Amino acid sequence: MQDWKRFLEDDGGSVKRIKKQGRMRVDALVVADEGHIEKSNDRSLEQLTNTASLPGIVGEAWGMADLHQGYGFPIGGVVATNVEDEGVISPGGVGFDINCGVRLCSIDLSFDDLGSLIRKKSGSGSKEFGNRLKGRVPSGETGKGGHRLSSGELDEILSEGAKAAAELGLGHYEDLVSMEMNGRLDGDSGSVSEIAKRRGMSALGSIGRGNHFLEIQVIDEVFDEAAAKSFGIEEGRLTAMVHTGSRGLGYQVCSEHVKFLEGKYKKTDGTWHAEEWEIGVADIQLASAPFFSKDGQSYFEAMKAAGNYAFANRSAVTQQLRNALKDHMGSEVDIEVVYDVCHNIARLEEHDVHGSTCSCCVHRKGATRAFGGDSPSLSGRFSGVGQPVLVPGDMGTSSYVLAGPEGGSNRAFGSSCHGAGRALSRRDARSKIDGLAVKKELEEKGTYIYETTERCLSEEAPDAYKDIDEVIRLTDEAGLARPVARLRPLIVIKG
DNA sequence: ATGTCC
Repeated sequence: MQDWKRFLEDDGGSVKRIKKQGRMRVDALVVADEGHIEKSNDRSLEQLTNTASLPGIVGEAWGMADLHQGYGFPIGGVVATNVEDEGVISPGGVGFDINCGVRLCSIDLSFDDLGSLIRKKSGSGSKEFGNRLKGRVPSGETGKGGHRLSSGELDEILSEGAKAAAELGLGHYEDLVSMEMNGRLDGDSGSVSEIAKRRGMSALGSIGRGNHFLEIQVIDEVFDEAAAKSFGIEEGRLTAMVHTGSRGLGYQVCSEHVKFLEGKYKKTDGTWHAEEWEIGVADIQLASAPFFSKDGQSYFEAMKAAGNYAFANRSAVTQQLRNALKDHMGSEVDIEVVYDVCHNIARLEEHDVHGSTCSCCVHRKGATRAFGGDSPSLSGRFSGVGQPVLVPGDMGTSSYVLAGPEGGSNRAFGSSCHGAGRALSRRDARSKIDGLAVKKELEEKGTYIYETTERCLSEEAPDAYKDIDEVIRLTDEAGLARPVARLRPLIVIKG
């Protein structure tokens, strides 16, 4: 089904438009160049046009420059619904890893200090920093090995997010102002099932697997000095980037609500229909509930609580990094949070849609918020600059810090891309790429990988991903966010 | 992405 190809037109810059047709209620817009769209060989664009038919959708269905196929909704998609006029919320529009996101920390060390991190220290019991760090931060498929929480502590984390982590000594209070929403979504632990809670009991402070990582990086190049200054970063400084989410707890929350909502839909005349709400969806994986319905609110509450767990998780990983670095260097090294963003989340936000204000449920699935500097949701320190947008790349290339618009909003409900996007499926990558050879090549270039399983070396190899520089160029050209700095990986902890 | 299937 490539019907959309007949309705494709240029929208200026790096934006392509798919005019609404069939059951689509709005157009779809995609950040991509000509070749990019022609080469699209997965279902992502068909999925994007499917989302354009969701009840209550407003503006346009957006595909970011790193768009690829996901569960029902494409990854790299932004879908906003008018919650006061039939707008729905959908777990598939958020994704299985609720509040998967990225935190960037600035380390009070420069590239010249790298030697003391790479070198093995002499003497018994000493080890290189990467091994020391890996020993403190569980990665891979285990849901254990993290901070063991009592059920009272877990409830606090689900309700209070990063602040609760700070109360447990797993974060600093002063970090909270440098996080989206100060590290807390208005959540409630009572909305999360016991099974989901059980999966969160000993996973706090773990990174997981797949594209998740903990990296020590160097700021390789600064493109926007004023923004970099406002974010507290400068060329040659070391940084740490944490890319992880809500682990098994969020996965459990998503699957429970997906399963429940999918059960409300029946297929009649080739379309999925929920009699209870008199609404239909183009694909069962888009199963949704009206935002203010009991079931819509039940998911939204649980999603926010799981999101709080993810904020606390990134805090706990940061704390272990602080501990490991102190152990290694023999004294405290200052590590400050630059910013912490969600890229799998649904948020209730006011947006201007074709000239009038609208209360929207904005689904960002593999998309990062990129608000303008004058947004009331941001602290004044980003005034005239725009919020930090953190875009992780693959383990061999680079990651980027972008900034949202200096003022006002961008066209995509204040959103930007979230990564490089896969070029090869995991299976193709395993069959085509020699993981150990990749590790050796990267080491020669000064990037040291500390992997849990050999398999991730091929699945996560640079060649398994699209070119991040190109994704950033397209995002910039579309006017969604502008480059501030490029970060090069030095020490990589992976699952 | 995920105790790669409750």
